[in-house]
Amino acid sequence: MGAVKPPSERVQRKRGKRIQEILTAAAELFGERGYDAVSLEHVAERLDVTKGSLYYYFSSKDELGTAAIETLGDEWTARLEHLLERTEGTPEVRLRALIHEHVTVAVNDYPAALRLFLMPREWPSAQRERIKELRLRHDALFRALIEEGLASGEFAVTSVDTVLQCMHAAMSQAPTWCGELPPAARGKAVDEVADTLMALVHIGQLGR
Amino acid sequence: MGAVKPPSERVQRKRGKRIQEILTAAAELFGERGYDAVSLEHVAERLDVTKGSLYYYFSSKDELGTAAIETLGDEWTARLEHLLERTEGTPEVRLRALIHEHVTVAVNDYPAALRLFLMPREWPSAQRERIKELRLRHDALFRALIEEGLASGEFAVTSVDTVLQCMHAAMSQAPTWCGELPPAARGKAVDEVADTLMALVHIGQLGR
Amino acid sequence: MGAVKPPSERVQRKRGKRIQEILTAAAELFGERGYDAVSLEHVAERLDVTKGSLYYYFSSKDELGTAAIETLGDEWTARLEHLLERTEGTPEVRLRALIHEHVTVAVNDYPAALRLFLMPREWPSAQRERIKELRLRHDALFRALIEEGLASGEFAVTSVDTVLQCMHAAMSQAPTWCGELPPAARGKAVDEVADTLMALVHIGQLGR
Amino acid sequence: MGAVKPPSERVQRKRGKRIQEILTAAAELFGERGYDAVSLEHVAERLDVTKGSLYYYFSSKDELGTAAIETLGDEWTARLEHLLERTEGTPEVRLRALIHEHVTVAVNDYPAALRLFLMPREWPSAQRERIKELRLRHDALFRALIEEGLASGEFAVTSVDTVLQCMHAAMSQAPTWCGELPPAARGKAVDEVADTLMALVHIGQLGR
DNA sequence: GATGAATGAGATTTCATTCAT
DNA sequence: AATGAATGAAATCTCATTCAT
Repeated sequence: MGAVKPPSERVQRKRGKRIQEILTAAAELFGERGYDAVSLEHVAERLDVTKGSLYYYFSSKDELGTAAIETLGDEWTARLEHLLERTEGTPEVRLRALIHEHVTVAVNDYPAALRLFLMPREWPSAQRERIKELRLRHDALFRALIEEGLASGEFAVTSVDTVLQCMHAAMSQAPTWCGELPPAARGKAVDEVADTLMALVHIGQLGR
Repeated sequence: MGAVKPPSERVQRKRGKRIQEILTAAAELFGERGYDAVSLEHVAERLDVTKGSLYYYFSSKDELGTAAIETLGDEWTARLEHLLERTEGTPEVRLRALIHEHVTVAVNDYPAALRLFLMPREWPSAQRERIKELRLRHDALFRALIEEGLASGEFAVTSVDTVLQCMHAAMSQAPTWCGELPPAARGKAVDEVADTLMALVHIGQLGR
Repeated sequence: MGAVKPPSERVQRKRGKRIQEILTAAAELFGERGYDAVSLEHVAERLDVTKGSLYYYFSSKDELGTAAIETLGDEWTARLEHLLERTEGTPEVRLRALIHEHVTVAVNDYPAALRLFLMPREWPSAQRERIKELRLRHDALFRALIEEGLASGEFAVTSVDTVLQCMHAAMSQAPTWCGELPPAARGKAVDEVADTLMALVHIGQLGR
Repeated sequence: MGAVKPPSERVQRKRGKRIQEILTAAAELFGERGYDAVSLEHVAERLDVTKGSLYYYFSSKDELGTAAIETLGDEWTARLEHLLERTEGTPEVRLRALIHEHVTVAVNDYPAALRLFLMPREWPSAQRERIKELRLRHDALFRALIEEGLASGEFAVTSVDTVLQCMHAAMSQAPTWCGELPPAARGKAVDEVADTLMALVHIGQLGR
């Protein structure tokens, strides 16, 4: 009788891979043009499949959108966490590395996708919550470093929350303007952003 | 038949007022949800008018969008210019006032509309150019002050362009998070933003 | 400013008329082929308009479906009520007239629409309730007459509810088979149905 | 290569059993919601199988539909025929038993499937013919008994055809309302239906 | 035998736009 | 100036059907 056997591991893996492909394409497009401006036709076209296929994996555009954001956020945070694991040094050194990595990833690998996090209102309310969570997890990395630096007297700020918000806003916006520079100039631009933003944790301090 | 009478002044004024009402409503909505997510139906509804009426004043959604941005940008810049006219003091003082005013306006008066400027890619290409111009004019105010401060040795930065971009990004994003605070707490939040962002023009300097 | 003036009476009437046209066409089609088998394209085609226009009056297929049923039920019941007003006589006479009218209307005027009432499960749950209400109102007419006859000793039944159900089922199904007869034969068929169904209220009685 | 082995008997039986399972599930669903409202996905889900598997047994939805009806009709008629074989007595007694059995089966065993026969227009035309045939065979049982009763003077009707139609309609509709009663009350309800419908063959007769 | 994946046709729905009044 | 009505193109979504494995 129709006892469903659970799909084999190989099949599972393949399905997961396909889903990742879709999510990547979707996240790119959503990041490039915004959720509403991207039609499923666009997504399907980029993947060279038909619209219908997308519905085999996601039951609505909303769901695809949420999943795309989620994957993106997860991957992003994972990369930042990984960077911190292999970076030694003072909070100063590590925070700068974190900012630098964040902007690098944004500019080079997801040239436009970060904006997904910037416009929470654009999303149906179900997604908004999820986005906020991702944002929190992401912020936590920066927050921990900043607090470490504050504890050691290395940093000085007016308000940790405000610094986080400003940093996040600037980093997220970076690809918009760095993307317009010739590739050769981007490395320098990213460095400047990192240097500039580091000033936010040295408010009113003596020069270092 | 008789020559067409040019519309009386009174009629002209009335028309202008109506147009302003429409533009305000449109700018708010576009800012809240993004250009694509807003239908003319939404705009008409907020104005308690029918869709068709909008076409009496604007010949397309694009045009309405452009006009909304333009008006918003003009008014905004005018307010900032006006502030500078009545503010005396060092570049430090005046820049801080400028930032403070910018964020205040954003948070209090156009709680949602500022984001219009953040996402140039979301707009049809015709609008994109116009937005860039507005942005330039807006940036010019800040740039002049910063350069003044640099000339006098009061400020120090890694790169003026980078500072401008970071400042702009943070200020534009501010309403998103300040808007979630209880109104009583907003004043303090805006102050903190201003203080925090001022650090961007004191990079690596001795404490002030 | 955009104070909406309520639409003029003439406009209101026109709108109402248009809506009736749509509902009639829709009810016919739904009755002919079933709710699911009818696409809005079909409805639009029969009315010689585009799909989009239907959405000007009804915000979804569901809503159109519900409204179609409702109108149909209202009109139907009104005709039966009107018949009773102008018919004098014993419950026997009046009940027979009621049955006859019901079947006549079904066969001649709404050749297929009655089935809408027969398949409540085919409808989304929101509609099911509405259909039940209509059914109750409709049944009330028959029930009152039957109870009158029972009180006077003219009728005898095993169970009023059961009689109502059987009557309703048979009357609703009638168009399905009478519709296949040549038009000339239909009058006789309807008469036979009425005579046959009258037996249901004379259960176990002496001959009359 | 070797000649294709005809499938062993055991395999054949298994296949037959599987087909029966599918047909039962399909008939239930079609009866519950109507042919069009049921997707193969629904059918597959109820069987805990994938859509594709259904195509191993049936080459199209149409074919599945036809087969479902046919099986149902066959089984149904067989049960009625079997009942008649073991029931002795006057046409009165036997007809009542037949009605009672029909409604019992409908209410208890195929709570929803009977409506399949009520709405021939809903079906693709290929099926419609087949349905009519089944209906004829089914009617034949009732018709024979009625004519026997008429011949013996036990029954009196206005028109055999009309009586058959009314009976059939009422019996088919019965599960719709009896299904809503608490199970304990159903037995009585079925009895009442049988008693009530028997009146149809005693039109204008002296009480019995 | 059965499954997961994919397709393509068609259904529902949205929306910028036009137009007669 | 403004409205109600209508349109048509495009977007979201559904589903019977096919097929490689």
